[in-house]
Amino acid sequence: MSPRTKEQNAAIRGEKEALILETALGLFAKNGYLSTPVSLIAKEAGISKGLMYNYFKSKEDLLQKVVFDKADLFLDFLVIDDINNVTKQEIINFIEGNFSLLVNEQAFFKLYFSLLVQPDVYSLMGSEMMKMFEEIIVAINNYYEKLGFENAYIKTRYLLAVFDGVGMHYIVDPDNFPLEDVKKMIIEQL
Amino acid sequence: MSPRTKEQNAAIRGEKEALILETALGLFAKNGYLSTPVSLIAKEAGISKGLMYNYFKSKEDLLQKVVFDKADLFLDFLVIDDINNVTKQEIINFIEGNFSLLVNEQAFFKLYFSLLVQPDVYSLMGSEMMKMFEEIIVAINNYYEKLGFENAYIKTRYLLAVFDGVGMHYIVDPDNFPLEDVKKMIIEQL
Amino acid sequence: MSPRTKEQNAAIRGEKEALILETALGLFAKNGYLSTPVSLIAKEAGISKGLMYNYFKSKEDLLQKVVFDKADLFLDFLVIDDINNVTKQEIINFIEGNFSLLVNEQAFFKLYFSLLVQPDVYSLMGSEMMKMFEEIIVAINNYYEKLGFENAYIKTRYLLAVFDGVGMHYIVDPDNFPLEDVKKMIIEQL
Amino acid sequence: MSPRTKEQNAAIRGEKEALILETALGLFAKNGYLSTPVSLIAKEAGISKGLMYNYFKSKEDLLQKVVFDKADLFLDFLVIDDINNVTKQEIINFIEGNFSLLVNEQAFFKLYFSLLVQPDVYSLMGSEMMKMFEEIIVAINNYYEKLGFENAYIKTRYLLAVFDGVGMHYIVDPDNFPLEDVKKMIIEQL
DNA sequence: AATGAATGAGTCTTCATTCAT
DNA sequence: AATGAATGAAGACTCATTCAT
Repeated sequence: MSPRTKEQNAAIRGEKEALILETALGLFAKNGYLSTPVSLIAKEAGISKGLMYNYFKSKEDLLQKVVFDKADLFLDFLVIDDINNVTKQEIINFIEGNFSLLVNEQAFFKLYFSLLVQPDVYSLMGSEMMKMFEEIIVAINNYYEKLGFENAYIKTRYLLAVFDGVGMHYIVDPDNFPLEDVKKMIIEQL
Repeated sequence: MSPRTKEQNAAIRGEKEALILETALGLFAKNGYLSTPVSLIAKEAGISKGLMYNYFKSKEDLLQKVVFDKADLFLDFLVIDDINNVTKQEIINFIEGNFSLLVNEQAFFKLYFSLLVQPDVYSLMGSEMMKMFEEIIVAINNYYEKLGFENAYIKTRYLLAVFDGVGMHYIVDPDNFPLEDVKKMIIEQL
Repeated sequence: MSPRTKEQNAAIRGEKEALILETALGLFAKNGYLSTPVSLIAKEAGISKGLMYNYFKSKEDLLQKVVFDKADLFLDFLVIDDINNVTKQEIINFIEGNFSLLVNEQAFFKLYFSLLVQPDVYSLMGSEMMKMFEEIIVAINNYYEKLGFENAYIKTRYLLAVFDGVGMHYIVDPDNFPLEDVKKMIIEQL
Repeated sequence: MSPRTKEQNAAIRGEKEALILETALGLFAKNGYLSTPVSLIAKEAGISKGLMYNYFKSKEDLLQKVVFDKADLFLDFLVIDDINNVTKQEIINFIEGNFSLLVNEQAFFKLYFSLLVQPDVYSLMGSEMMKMFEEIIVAINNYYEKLGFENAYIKTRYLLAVFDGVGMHYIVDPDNFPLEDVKKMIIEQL
């Protein structure tokens, strides 16, 4: 008879939101953002279309939340003690962390790569994504500079490109791509 | 006015077809395949929608033709004299050829990458694309094996992944990405 | 906490109801009835959507209550001592009263006019509104007849039309419309 | 076999456009703009929803075209030989013209009045409508000034308000409103 | 009395494709 | 070979209303 408490509602909201995010990630990764109708997400999540709009302002909003929800995991592995003294181990941790993420969060990476080069959709992510990379670039660049490389910036851009290339190939062909071996190669080259 | 001869018609057909292909490539690259209406292609190409369907069975068909039309350029740089004795120079030629292609055919590569990880659209390309890679993989693998590397296959997959990663980063940020320097690095590592 | 008494509940009911009515009037006037979601009314009134439906059967019901709630003010200025002997002063009082209402209750009049000619919404008001006018028509008509005008009915309909025309123009352009001067002109013509 | 000529297409477009405009005017007037779904217009016009968007950019666009299409008739009666010497006959012509329009184009006027006070929809018409009135105001104002009235502007605003009031009442109750008699009264008062 | 999560019907709009000419 | 009018299915989004709590 009495209305639900704020806590009860918050709990419901939290669960439903997570459910929708998870469902959307799966479908966006599988079918692509543009090819995934909101109606399908709702159906798969077992809710009505209307409800989705109770939780997310729009399909675009949902995409952004889906991406940034997971993107944090990404940066969590970038633990740098002193940005002016980046150690090899810190870089290795970052690399290994992200490789494990690549395996465990294939859906996210599939979505990520599909966004990266899809001009119509990428713009939806605004500049937020670019900011994420800034941090990473600075850290790696500092590392190479500390090692005395003159072409630190080049090596940095190269390393990040390699990451994405490897990630992409793994995602496209996870069964055959020799991810572990490639990881070792990358680390050795540090 | 006498009716056009068969030859004239064929010539027109060729020109129009090429025009449509070129226009479609530009728009697909710029806006994405799904976000490019057929009507826009027709308009931009200065023809009617109806005519487009005279040349291409469907929008999907157009996409395939667009891709395979350009894809040949790709392979043209893979000139291998003896597949059992791939030389370093041949690999270098291939690499350099493709890097120059990357610069000169940005639209194609943008489209290519957007297709690569876009499951909904990539499937349209069927397995045709995979075949293209087979040849390349074999050639590079043979090269590494000849050099005595035990992990030839790993190095091959790695090299191809690096290609795509570098290409993708260049396409996303052509003004800042140090393409030339990175190319040198790759070649040195051969 | 002891439960609220009936009286307390009734008082709350009255306050809440009035709050909702006032809020709805403001929003209906500002945005139009059809363009005002129930959710917005609830939000602006600081209550839940559900509660609104405790006080009003439906959005339509709310609209009717909003209108008739204010409409009484209208008639309050029609003080006629003897319906068979309507005096000029009584008519003047009515006119002046309504002109002051026009200024002080712009929201209501805006809503009123928007309803008057909006067939889809006006029908919601049923015939109730027409009844209001009957009284007024009779009074003014009697006044003109008493003055000996043969065309009393015509003058009556004309006067009412003028009222609405002036009201509408004032509502649409309250800053520039010379309401006071126009009022004097109308009264002089009596 | 050969495509339709430009003329043929233009003819088709012209007819269909007129058909849609006429249908839309009728429905907007009868049900209101917001309460008239595009689907209904299409159905009533005997075309597909999609086709409507071939002729009009949006529902809003359609509304504007509907209004301005007819609005010209309005101004056509405002024939002023010398704007600095507006004659009584010219004003009478304008009034009589518009009264006859009121009778013959009831749908348009119903729509016009419903727009005038409907804030959500009126804004769609932009400032275009206001411009129409400027001309009229200037003409009538000049007329009254020429006659030596000090309060020419007030009389002008009053006259226009009376117009709209009368028009509105006629539209709401065309069977009983004594339009002809009222017209005479207005003209006498000039 | 009170909440807000949930629904589903309805709305505008887009677009690949067809077809009469 | 060529046009563009026409279709219809599908998609994003809104909102009055209900209902469990």
